[in-house]
Amino acid sequence: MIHGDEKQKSILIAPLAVWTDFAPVCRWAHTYTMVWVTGFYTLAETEKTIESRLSGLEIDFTSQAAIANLYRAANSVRKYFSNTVLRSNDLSWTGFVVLWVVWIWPGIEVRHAAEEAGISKSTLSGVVRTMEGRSLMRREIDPTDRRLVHLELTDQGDRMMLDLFPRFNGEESFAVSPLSSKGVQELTKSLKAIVTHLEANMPETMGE
Amino acid sequence: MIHGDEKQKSILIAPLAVWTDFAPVCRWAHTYTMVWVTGFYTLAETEKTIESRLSGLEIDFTSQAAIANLYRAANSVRKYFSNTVLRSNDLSWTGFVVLWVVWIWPGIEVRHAAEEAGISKSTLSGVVRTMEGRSLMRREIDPTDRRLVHLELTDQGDRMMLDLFPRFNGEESFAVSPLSSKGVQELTKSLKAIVTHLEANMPETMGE
DNA sequence: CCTTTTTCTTTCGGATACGAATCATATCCA
DNA sequence: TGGATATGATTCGTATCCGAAAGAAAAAGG
Repeated sequence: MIHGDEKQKSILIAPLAVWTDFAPVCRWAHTYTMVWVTGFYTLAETEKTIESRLSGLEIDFTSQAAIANLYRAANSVRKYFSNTVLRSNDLSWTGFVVLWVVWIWPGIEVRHAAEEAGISKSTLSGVVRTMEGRSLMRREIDPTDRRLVHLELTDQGDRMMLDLFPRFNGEESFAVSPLSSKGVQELTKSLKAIVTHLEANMPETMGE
Repeated sequence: MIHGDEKQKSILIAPLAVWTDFAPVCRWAHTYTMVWVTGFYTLAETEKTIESRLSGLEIDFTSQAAIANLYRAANSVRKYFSNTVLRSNDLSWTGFVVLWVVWIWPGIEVRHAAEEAGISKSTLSGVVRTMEGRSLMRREIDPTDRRLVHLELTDQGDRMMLDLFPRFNGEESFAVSPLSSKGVQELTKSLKAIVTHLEANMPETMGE
């Protein structure tokens, strides 16, 4: 075996969770560099290699760790929900979100549903097609303005959400359970601040 | 026009950011319900409709808001970065993350790179194919164990990262700029707690 | 040795995902 | 009225994305 510490689960992930714990990085990099890239680098030389990439660049490690963990956390949440409550109903995260939006706002128009679900209209179009195929959702053309399309759940979709949603919410509680009640509220507040900030500065494209 | 407040941007999104600000929900739901679903519901009746879906279910709104905003924030971040720094190099978020991982750990093996990037091995396989096509990355079969594949950046990929990464990091600083330094660290800590918690309880599948 | 098992990567099928182009409808205004 | 303009939804092309199956190579155990 090439890597002696194979069994140790990686601590890092994505751009830069790594920098919050420097030692493992060096160990990995050392391993790879030594056995593969050149075959004979020492640890000191390896560190020099990393530094030649980042050290001269004045990196903001704090912000980097925050963004990396934000993305990683969202990923974990999606995976966790996909592998628990959603799997039992063969739903993707996005599929569930779309169902949820339509459940809460029966008759919602396509572009609003896309906005609420946080996906593009073209993506929604595909998801709705899938949901229609499973008899969970229905399209209805507006009789007054025939450009508009309203979305509704079928009775089957409605029944499913009634069963699924409480379980979904239970997992939401579970997901944030390592945090205090105060901590959860603080987290929400910080996340909203980031969303507001970025959406206000989003370049053209998604104006509505 | 059906919706008088068409111009007002929706505040909500995804499962439940909505419940942190109840009024707009009612306005929307009222609008939809009134003009479409039945045609003549009053506001009071509309509220009853919503309650018939959720009120009896004992929902944990606090956790719900946190998870909804977490996912939404990650979405905003990905979109923002895709539309700014990454667009200039025609890279997707995932593509960038993969390049970054390989940049930091030259010669990293496929399964480790997937783990670090937070994507499945099959996804990585496709991304690497794309990157190879653009001459940014290279596959190398391990001469000792021919099952293993090592990844490396080409000179061109290396040059690109050297230019791109500082700009990427600059946007990371910008993204969290509405938060205090202390706030950013608290956020990171909370996110890591969620990740650790969920990964420890992730059902089978991704044990690796 | 040589079958069985394990390990690692890729391929495959189907669903997301987005921007650009397209199609359908509605509004504007001369 | 009727062409130009605007607005909505869908389709199209391409790139992710994943789990399951397939493929390739190494290790294990007689």
